[in-house]
Amino acid sequence: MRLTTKGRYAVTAMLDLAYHSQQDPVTLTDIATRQTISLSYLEQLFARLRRAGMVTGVRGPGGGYRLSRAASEINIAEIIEAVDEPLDTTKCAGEGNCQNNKACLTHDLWMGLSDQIRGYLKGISLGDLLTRHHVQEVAKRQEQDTKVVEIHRQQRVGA
Amino acid sequence: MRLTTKGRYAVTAMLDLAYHSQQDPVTLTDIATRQTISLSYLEQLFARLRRAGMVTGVRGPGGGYRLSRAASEINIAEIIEAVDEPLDTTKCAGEGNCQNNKACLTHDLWMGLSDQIRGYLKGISLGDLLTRHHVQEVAKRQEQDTKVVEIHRQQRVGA
DNA sequence: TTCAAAGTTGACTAATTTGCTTGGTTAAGT
DNA sequence: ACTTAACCAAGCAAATTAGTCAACTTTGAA
Repeated sequence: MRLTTKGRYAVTAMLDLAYHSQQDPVTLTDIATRQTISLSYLEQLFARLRRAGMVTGVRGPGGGYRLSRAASEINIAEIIEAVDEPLDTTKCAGEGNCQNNKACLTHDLWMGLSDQIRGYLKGISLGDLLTRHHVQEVAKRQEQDTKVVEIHRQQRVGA
Repeated sequence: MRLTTKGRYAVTAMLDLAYHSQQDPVTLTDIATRQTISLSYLEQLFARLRRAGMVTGVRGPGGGYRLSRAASEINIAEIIEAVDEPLDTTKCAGEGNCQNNKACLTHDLWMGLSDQIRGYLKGISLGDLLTRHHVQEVAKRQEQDTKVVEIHRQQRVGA
């Protein structure tokens, strides 16, 4: 049972976006530095999120990404599935042909588990996460940390 | 979110064992043919299950494996964790050092998910599964299918 | 006592997936 | 024009998975 960084990055980036894009769009470069995710990898993930209709890209200077819907209307399950990480623990993707075209001994067990996981993550929206204390604290800490990074960058340029 | 065949095979094999080892021990060869799992791969999994104290090996002719405890005393979560498939969806294995030694933005979310999964699977025992209609049907079908295989084998030897 | 059935162990491997990198093109604001 | 940022495509190295192969040990039965 493993969630790869793909799904984790996608949710983290979306949460960062929800937190920072109240008015202006947010650039992937900003998200990448705050969340320490590779920029080009983020681009790939956002291509999928855009195709899934969850974010809107704004090109040109001052551009970036915005949520296409309200944060409370985007749940975690759909983010993870949008980047192609299936929330499914069966071998047969729920088809029931796990063993010689018939259901395997434990098919129903994994179906139940998958429903459990999907149900749990469907019940949580980006909006829900935003209201959590822990998320707010971490987000503030990250803003401080990245400000420091920017000062360092400017000092290097100035020197 | 993906459960690998490692964990799935382990649970399937344990369920097969629970179903067939009412008196005599069951050989891995039998389990391998019934569940279409590679024998040598099964051996690796059972080595771990044995070290975890869940099964007992009986050597020599007529040997095989037996459950060390009652089927109702073995839950699915411990089987999966015994074969080294962690039921944990955080990056940091729950340590909270996911980003530069501090908790990442979504740490709590994955902790909650992991608890959810573990709780669900802890609440289901091999004994519970045995009583399910679907499991009984599939197990009977598999016994028929493997009998057919054996007849074919004998016919080939006879010819 | 010897054979063979079964468990036990360890090393090695092919295929797949992941998490990137590189190197672009296109659109929009200044 | 120039810059900024989204958008796109191909390729690649490390890790993981799902095994195979080959040897060895223990034990019951003939």
